[in-house]
Amino acid sequence: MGRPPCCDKPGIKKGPWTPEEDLILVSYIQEHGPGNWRSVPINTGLLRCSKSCRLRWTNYLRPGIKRGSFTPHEEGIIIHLQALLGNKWAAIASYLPQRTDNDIKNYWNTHLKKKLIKLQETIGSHDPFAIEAATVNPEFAGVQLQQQHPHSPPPMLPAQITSQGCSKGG
DNA sequence: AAGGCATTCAACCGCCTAAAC
DNA sequence: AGTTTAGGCGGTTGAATGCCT
Repeated sequence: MGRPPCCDKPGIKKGPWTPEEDLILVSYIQEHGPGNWRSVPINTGLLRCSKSCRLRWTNYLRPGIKRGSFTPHEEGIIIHLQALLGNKWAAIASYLPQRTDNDIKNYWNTHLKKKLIKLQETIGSHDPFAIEAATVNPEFAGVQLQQQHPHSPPPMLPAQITSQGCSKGG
């Protein structure tokens, strides 16, 4: 036998969370801390799967989450990291602590994808670093049209990015 | 003002990996 | 060492909302 069963009770509730459920979840986590998600629905009486609790906390209730539109700088970081790491949203989110992986993923799929396609057409390049530069600096697109760099700069490590511009100290 | 279409975002699903037994 | 499960992640979906005709 391995670990005890999880989340197998019938009547698991799905769909949007109510403010009451949020309150229960937040209160419980404030008291016990995040982790051991299996115990959350058991101890709180929430009719939610442990996964659902974790997701709700991680993506919405967790303190310090910044909501609202992304800044051009954040966009640039996301584009850069996406070029480096691919669709590793959790890894990308780790460089933007105020944003969740789900948020970044949604933003990428709804905004940046389209933006990139347009930029690729505008600057005539599929180079992700040129596109990133054009995103942060719209004027760069015009420069690209004139210069058409023979090769793009070497990829910047995420640590470099954070040290350069992500030091929004709270 | 109403209906239809497009967009956004919260949440679910399924898969993978690490951990517990 | 093998089996089983929890936790984590990325992809996808569907309801809500806004915009256009």
